[in-house]
Amino acid sequence: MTPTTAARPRRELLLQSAADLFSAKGYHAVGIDDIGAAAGISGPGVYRHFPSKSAILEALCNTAMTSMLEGAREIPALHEDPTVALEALVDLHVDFAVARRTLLGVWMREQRALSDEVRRSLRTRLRAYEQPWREVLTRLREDLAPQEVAVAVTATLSMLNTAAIVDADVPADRLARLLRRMALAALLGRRLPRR
Amino acid sequence: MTPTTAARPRRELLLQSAADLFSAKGYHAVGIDDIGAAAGISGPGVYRHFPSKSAILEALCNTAMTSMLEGAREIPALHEDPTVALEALVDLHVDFAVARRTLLGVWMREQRALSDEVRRSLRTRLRAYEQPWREVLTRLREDLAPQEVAVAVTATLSMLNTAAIVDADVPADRLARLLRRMALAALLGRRLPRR
DNA sequence: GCGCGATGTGAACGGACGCTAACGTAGCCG
DNA sequence: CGGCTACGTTAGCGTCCGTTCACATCGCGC
Repeated sequence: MTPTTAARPRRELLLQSAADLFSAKGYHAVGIDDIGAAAGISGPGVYRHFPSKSAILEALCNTAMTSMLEGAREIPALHEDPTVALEALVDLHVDFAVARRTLLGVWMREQRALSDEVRRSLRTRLRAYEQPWREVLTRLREDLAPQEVAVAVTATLSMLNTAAIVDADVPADRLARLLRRMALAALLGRRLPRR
Repeated sequence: MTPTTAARPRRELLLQSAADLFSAKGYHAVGIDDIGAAAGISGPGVYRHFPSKSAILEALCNTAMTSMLEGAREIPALHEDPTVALEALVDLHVDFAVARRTLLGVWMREQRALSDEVRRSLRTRLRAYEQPWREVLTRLREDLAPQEVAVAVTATLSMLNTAAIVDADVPADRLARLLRRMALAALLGRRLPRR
C-alpha cells in the first residue's frame, strides 16, 4: 500500500482520493466535501491545494496522459523491425492500462467534464501518443488507407482500455497476456504475419 | 431523413433531440430547456412527456439495449458452425454500431448518470446480450478460461463500439468491414482457426 | 356551448453545491 | 517575541437547474 496518511503530502492524497471517487461514482456525483473527507480534511480545505474542482480532474487526466506519453515516445526508433516495435507499443500500453486502471478509467469517462480548452490539449497529446502506432502500422499494413490505420489504432486502444473497466476476477498477468494477443491479432489481421 | 417536425409525435422528437444533445455535449451539460427547445417546445413542456430528465436518458438507453437484444437473440441457434455464428454476431453488432452511432454513444458514456437500479437492469440485459457471444467463443477457444472468454467478449465489443466515436471521415461500409475483420481476428487469435 | 383531457407557457421555488469569507493555529525565521 | 506563510475550520453566499404551479389554448365528445 501507499505510505500512510500523514507522511504523504496532502496534495497527493487528494489526487488519489479524487481518482478513486471519480472512478467509482463519476465526476458529477462527487462533491468537493467528499474529496476533502476522503483525504482527511473537510470541504473547502481542498481549495488550499487546487483552485477548483475541475482542476483536480484536469490534473488527473494530465497525469494519465503524461504517464502514457513518457513511455511511448522512443519506442519506434528503437526497433527497425516494425512488428517488434508494434509488440513493444502494445506491451507498454497494456502494462499501463492494467497498472493504472483507475486513473485510466477517469480519463476515459470524464473528459466531457473538462473545459473545451483542456479537452483540446488532451486530444492533441493523445494524437501524439497514437502517432508511433500509426507509423508502425502503416508500414505493416499496406492494404489500409491512412484513415483506416487511424481507426484501427483508435479501436485497438479502446479495446485495451477495457482493462480499466473489467471486473478484477482475472489475474492481472493473465489479463495482460490475453489483451496483448487480441490487440496484435486485431492489428495484424488473421493471416499470420510471420513465422 | 426523418419525416419532418409536426407529423412526428412530440415524444419521439424529444428523444431524438435529447440523444443528439447528450451525444454532443454530455448529459450534465444539457439542460431541460435545451432539450425542449431542440424539439420545438420550451422548458417545462418536456414534463408533459417525461417525468424527469433522467427518465429521458433511461428511455434512450433502454431503446439501445432493446435494439441490440432483439437482433442477437436467435443467432446462435441458427448456425451449427460456431465460426459462422460468431461472424453473424459480429456483423449484427457492427451494423448496429454504425447505424445507431449516436444512441450507442449515449449509452456508452452516460450510464453513470442513471440510478443504480436502472444501471443494474441495463447491466443484466447487457450480460444477456453477451451470452451467445460467450457460448460461441467457448466452443471455438478451448484454450481460454471462462472468465477470459468473458473478458475477450467485453473487450471486443468495446472495440466495435469505437464506431460510435470515430470521426466520420471513413465511409460507413469501409469502417464496418475493417472493424469486422479486426473483431474476428481478435476473437479467433492469430493462428488461423480453420480452413 | 360546455366540460375536459392533452399539451404548452411563463413565473417561481427550492435544494444542491461550488466557492468565498473570516477567522484560528502551528511552525519557521529574524 | 513579532510576524509571515501554510494549512485548516465553520458559516454562508450565489447561482444554476430540475422541477412544480397556475394558468392559457386547442380539439373533441355530448
